[in-house]
Amino acid sequence: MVDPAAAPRRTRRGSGAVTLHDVAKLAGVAPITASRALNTPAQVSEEVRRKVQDAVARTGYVPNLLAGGLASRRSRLVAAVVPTIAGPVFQETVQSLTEALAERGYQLMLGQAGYTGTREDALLEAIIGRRPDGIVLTGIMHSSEGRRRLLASGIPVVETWDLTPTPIDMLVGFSHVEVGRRVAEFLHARGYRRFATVAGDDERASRRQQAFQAAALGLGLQAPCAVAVPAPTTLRSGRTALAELLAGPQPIDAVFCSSDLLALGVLTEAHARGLAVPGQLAVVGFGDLEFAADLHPALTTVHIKGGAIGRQAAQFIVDRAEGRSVAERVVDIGFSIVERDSA
Amino acid sequence: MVDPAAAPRRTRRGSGAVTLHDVAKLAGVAPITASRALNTPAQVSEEVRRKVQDAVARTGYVPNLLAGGLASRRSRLVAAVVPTIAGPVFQETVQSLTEALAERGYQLMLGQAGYTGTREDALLEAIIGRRPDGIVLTGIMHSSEGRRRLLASGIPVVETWDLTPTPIDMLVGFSHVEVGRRVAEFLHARGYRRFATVAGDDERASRRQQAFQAAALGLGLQAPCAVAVPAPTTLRSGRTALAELLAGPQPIDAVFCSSDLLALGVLTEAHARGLAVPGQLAVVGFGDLEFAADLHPALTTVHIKGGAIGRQAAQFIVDRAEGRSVAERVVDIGFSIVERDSA
DNA sequence: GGCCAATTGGGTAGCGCTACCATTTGGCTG
DNA sequence: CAGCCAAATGGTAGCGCTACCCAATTGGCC
Repeated sequence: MVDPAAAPRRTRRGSGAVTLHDVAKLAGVAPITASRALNTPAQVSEEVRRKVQDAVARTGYVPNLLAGGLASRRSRLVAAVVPTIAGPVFQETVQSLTEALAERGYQLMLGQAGYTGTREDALLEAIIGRRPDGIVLTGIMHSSEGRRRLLASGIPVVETWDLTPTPIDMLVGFSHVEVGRRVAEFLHARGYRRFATVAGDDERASRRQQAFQAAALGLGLQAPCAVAVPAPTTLRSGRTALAELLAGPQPIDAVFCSSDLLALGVLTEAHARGLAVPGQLAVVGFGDLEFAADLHPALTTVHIKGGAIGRQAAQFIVDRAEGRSVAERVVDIGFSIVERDSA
Repeated sequence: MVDPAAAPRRTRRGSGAVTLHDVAKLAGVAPITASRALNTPAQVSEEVRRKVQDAVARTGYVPNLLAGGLASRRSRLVAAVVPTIAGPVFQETVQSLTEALAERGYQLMLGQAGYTGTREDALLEAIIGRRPDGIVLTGIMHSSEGRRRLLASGIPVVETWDLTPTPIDMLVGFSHVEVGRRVAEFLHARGYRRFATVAGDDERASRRQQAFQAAALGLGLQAPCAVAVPAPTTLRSGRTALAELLAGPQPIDAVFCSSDLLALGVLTEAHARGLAVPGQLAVVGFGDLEFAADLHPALTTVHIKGGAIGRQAAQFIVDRAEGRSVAERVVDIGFSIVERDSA
């Protein structure tokens, strides 16, 4: 078929970068052997290993993971989807996820979905197109179109920071309903009776807020005043929300905020107005951000083990990627109410 | 060479995923034509375009960007290196970078270097191995080994949040020395005379602090007391730092903090001690985080256009990736002092 | 000595896509 | 109507790597 005498067709120029072939040639072994020396060193002799490593050092070879991923169907890439990278809530999770994955040789790719979910489709396309070894979602995937695509892609998926009876694949989170209920009980036990809430208008915060409200009613209290603020929440919206509550008809003695940042805003506004916390107003946050313990007064809040969520998610994905099957696909990581000075 | 009668060698099984070939077959065109219909639609006829898009929709085809990247040497992936994703300082930059890139069809991959730089090497390897179309560094690359590797990789690099006469490639940032000097002048102009600093022990913060110190001396003031706190900075370290300053021998009337979070800590401690701000103590932060304007008192701080940095970095990289040469490789984005109530 | 298994290294053929060139088609010029 | 050009489509050959199979060598055992 091929005429050896034909003028050699001008070949596609390589990038000029060092390839495994160059390394192999320099080391005096076959390319595949060089590959083994780097990826499964146990399979080659001591001498080959040394020669190859030497050649790598001398050439400055950096393996092309695109090519490797294409050939092996293992990209060693994990995608995480967060509503926004600016929110401090998921930071600990993302950080521990990054670290846990890096330790095992995986890299994290971060995508922002936005709270609205409009870009979600394009984002999924971009993510699936890179054939990551796993996808971590903060929150659960609600759009059925999105669920379908993820399922169809065959990529392991971990949903986090929530609990649902119908996860796409794997899940590590906690119950927001339970959080709302427990905070209401906590405040009630402390003797507060006139509840209010300040909640960002994202789905999970609303669920906490509603459960809080339901529990308050169940405890025989009047319905808490509820102020909704746009997500992502800010210190400013906390301040204005408290102003709004104080201007309202119902007197209040306790506020449950859907984030620590909102709680800081409420604290700030209270301070600016000379309102004593917790004397005249109790404040409970959510998230237990790093600064919460050091505020004045120290913030009582709901602690979520964000780091544990990230580590568990990494474990799930790596297990799957390396062919171990995951027996228990749903982990409820729980939460705790940290009692400090503000309530 | 090849014996056509030989039993067909068992072929490597495909992933089962839909490929461009499947789409092409369904559309009744050659694979390469299908590729063009998707990537350079202007090159094919209306009819082919429609048939291919139809086939894509029916099969749920998602292009394999690994394969595409390998073949075209364009990964449409950009890597960003941050000290830690937990720090709020670079968030705006990373966010706008993500968005600006996403708009143009690029995806961001995030890597954490840590403030210490120990993992830097492994991180660079992981990044370069994926052949991104660009690398954005927050801060400048100091290790000469790192500089060498980046240079050798031939990948466009943007250093940010700093200024240096010797950038690796492109740069968008501002002068930390100038910041320190201008803040000192600002406080002096406001009538403060007894300066102190609280600075995280990272390189850029130290540079600001030293310039501040030098300027104070230049203005005929005594050397400011300097408290160093570990990076990343926290509210807590701000509180303890102020406690330390107040316990020291020198009376102080103004504190320049290396981050808004530290400033919030100083504010909190001052509040806890009943110290009036700015009456008894002026406080200046750095970063102008979102909450700064809404603190009580509103925080006077240094504003950096983090979003602009991210967008410019994206522009740099996309220009390079698409073959446009970048004329002006260094952009000084500047900064401004936002005068509010705390100083 | 002969047989078998274990160890080590190599060859071949893709992974799914696009660059590069070749070919076909249709319209236009002179 | 030959000749030419541009537009549209196709074919081929990789991009750099690894899965899969096989060959060669070695060593142990009967």
